Amino acid sequence: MTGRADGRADERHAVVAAAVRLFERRGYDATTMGDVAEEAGLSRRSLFRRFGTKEDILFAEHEDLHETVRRFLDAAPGDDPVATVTAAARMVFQGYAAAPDTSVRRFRLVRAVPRLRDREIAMTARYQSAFRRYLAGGERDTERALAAEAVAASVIAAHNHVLRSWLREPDRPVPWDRFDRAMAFVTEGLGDVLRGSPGAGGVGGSGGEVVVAVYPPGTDPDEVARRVRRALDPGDPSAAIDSRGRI
Amino acid sequence: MTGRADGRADERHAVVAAAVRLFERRGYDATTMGDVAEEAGLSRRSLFRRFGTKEDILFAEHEDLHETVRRFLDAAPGDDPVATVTAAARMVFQGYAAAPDTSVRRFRLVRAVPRLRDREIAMTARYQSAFRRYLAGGERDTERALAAEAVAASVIAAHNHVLRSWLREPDRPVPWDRFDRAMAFVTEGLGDVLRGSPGAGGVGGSGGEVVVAVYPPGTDPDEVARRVRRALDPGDPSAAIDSRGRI
DNA sequence: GGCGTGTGTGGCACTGAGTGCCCGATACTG
DNA sequence: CAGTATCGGGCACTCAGTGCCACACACGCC
Repeated sequence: MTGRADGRADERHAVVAAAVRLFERRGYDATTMGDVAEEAGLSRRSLFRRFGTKEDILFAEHEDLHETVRRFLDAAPGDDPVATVTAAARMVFQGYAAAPDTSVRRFRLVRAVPRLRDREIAMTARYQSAFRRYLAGGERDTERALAAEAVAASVIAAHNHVLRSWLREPDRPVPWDRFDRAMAFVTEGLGDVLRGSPGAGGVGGSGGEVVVAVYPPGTDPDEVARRVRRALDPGDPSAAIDSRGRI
Repeated sequence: MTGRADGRADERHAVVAAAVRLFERRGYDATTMGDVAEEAGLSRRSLFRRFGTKEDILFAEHEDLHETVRRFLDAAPGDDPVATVTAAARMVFQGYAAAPDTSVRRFRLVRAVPRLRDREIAMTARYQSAFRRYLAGGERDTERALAAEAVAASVIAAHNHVLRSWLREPDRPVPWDRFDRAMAFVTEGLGDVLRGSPGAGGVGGSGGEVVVAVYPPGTDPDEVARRVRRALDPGDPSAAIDSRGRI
């Protein structure tokens, strides 16, 4: 991807810029691939060859970013998965922040054209999927897998939340502080499930990391305390703990 | 939508069934709208008129479900937003569970064709958006808005997690128990921000639905039990409960 | 130099999704 | 009965996307 990044990347970028210019002027649907080809100074056929589809022109650079993030996760150690994923999300955010002009223009186009909106959503879903895969670490139907799913979704949601609010007013400085707070906010709950040794749904004093107790509203406080105490006793199997750590 | 649901709905369903049959047999891309029209016994033009696009045929019933859920949320009271949203997610799940055959077939098609996959993702994003809007209750840049975003994403993620695992082995009974546990699991952390009066983390015996206690690994069981007991006492403010219900 | 070979590009023709327009059939209303 | 609204079918058109072929320009090799 970055192999022969001589003039290729610039050339690619110039085509994208030409396309965006037309999309903004005439509207996305009203702009044909012939128009774009002419504006960019190459043949219609080559345009298709280089970018695949009309949508892909708009998301070409986004695709590169996705590739970078994917490789980052592949190379990342597994010692602190949540931190790694928030770092990855930070990379994505940085990808937008580094080119505010491009980001804002694409944002406006995407908001206006439903088809592009769906495409954007599919794009972020790809990130989410990469995050999920990394966090789950191969597990499929365990509690950890579910937590991975939820944390990945929350991280993406938080990312998009901050991103959108910035893109609405791009003249403001990039809100890194809000980004970091949002990340901390959404990972502090379920994130704990993912920190530490994988698997081992061990609840109690014997190595598990957290204790989660869920009760119906009316439960007597003393009863709750008693059952929690019982559940925490490693040697007592009489405590009814299900696979998800419920008492 | 359900206004003139006489033979219209059945007729619609028959067309969808015909299309799915062809998609499975010849593949999605290899099946033309002309083929579908012929198989369904109507003209190509009418097919487009009734369903809009080729993809829409496959997601027509899904669209109806989305409409139902949207109306449900519009009519829902705001007293327990998290419960309402999990109930809405349950409706969606029920939508799949009620027609296992359709669900499984669509699942297989969607998995095989990237374009359909993106469409499916966009569809679930619509649910997520509806959930988010409902949970945020008009707020935009507050903590509640962010929590709404994350909870909506997590609920959708959990829904999809359980759904996919069921669709992979559709012969098993519908795993409602796992669905409910997954919902409880993903809403117990951030959900508290959304429960009760905005901002005030109403945890304890005074109306909260569940109690969530999170502790570092090494904590002494007796200490845990004592603090849980204290935290559950409505009249005792000495229990250190933070805004998220952590003790 | 000439000569394969691989790669990128343009031109051309074709398929198929999606749309605008018109016409005929069927209902519904006074 | 005439007037009209609605719906389906047929037709022609645009445009995204693809397969195919020919051409140009790079190389490495004899």
